[in-house]
Amino acid sequence: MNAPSFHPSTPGAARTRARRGEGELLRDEILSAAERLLIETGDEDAVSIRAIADAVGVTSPSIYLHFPDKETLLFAVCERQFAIFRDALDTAAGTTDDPVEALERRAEAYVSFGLEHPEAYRIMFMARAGLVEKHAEAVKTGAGAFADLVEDVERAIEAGALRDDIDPHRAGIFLWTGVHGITSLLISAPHFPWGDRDELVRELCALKMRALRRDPG
Amino acid sequence: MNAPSFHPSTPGAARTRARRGEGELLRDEILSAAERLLIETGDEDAVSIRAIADAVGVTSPSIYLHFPDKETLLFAVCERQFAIFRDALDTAAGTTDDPVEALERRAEAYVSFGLEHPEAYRIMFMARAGLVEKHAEAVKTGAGAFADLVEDVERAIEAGALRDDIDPHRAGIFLWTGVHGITSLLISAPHFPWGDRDELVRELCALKMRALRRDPG
DNA sequence: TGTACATCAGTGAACGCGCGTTCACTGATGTAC
DNA sequence: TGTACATCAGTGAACGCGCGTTCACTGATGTAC
Repeated sequence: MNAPSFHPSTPGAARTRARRGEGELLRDEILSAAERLLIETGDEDAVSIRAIADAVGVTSPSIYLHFPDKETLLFAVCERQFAIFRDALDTAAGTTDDPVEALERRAEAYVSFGLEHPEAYRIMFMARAGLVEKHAEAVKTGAGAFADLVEDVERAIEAGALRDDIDPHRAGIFLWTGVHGITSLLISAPHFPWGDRDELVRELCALKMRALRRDPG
Repeated sequence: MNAPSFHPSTPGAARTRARRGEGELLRDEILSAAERLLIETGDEDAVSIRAIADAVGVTSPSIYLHFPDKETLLFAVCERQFAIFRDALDTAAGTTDDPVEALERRAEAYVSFGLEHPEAYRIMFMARAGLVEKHAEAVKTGAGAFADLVEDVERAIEAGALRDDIDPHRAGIFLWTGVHGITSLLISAPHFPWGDRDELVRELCALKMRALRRDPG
């Protein structure tokens, strides 16, 4: 397995020890380094405590000054990603007043996030059952992002653009599983003949919306 | 991590050494044991060479009489699963003559397979990019299963049940990503409020078909 | 202003573990004469 | 029918590795007097 190598001999930058009372600074550096490693290696297993410490320019026991164990560290990374994720979707949805278009932009932003942060996405939505669910903060942000989506659905129903005989929660699930299906398969099976990705995503999202529209074109 | 323990002291059954010329028998036993471990532990990482050997009642170097390395072994398991998977879907689709109903049954069989073999499903469709793709046989069977689906779509279009302005390959992708989205999220986020699963799956599949129908109800 | 001291960020060495894999071997099985 | 021998399924012990984590420590920084 030819993971790109991170030579421990070249730590990020000869780190200078934090001043007294500023120990918390390292915490952020650790989180950023872990995030970066996750992205650069594209492999959760490559993100070991030692690799993170090396990337920061510190020895591995230092990590334990800030995190009780590895899992907690990884989920702190995950929480950050969830927050970025939710922001990205809300921002995209906020660029239009049309509720159906808002849903489509939300969907496209979802797929984009996944493709741009595949390893983060993998941890957030493709992890072993119960891994994320052990971490209340992450679950809360994720649930919040889903609630945002359902709200947009309700708005679209009220505006008369979507069928009103569909439960908004169910419709939310329909849309979520839809975009997740696209995103995760694009990540896991990049060699499948998808054709042009942007066009594919747009067409699939449009098809999906068609199923919910009051008056499908 | 409280993985169920498999005490090495209790090997499956005091295995008797194969007769001369029957060494190949062990190969099958290894594959079955690996499959079983995958299902019982629900954790790919728990399926080590040593664990497999213990489960068969043999020492770990014996594994190497039949497989050059671990990855090859796991993908032999995977190939078997792909074959079972494809069979299950074709069988389900074959229980009706109505082409749209065939698509729905295929979809439901897909989800069922995933929920019944979550770890196999994870390796087949949720693995790191390129892992499955390195193994030609597995890819071939997977592509075959997709081709079966596209064929059913074509049949449904010819029968006039689905819109004829949709590319069957695209429609296949639409359906695949749809069922994959449901399946993989049910696996990864079992605590999300899905409601009744069977009903959910049926409703989502129906919604999906609605987008493709010539005359959506 | 000078010094003894407590604090605290970070280190270096080591722990035990389970992993995939290798290697020299054993001993039962079938075969040739 | 008996025996020497080649074959081959499987073993036992060990390899080197990287992992998460612990522990006793060091040494710079700020503070009290």
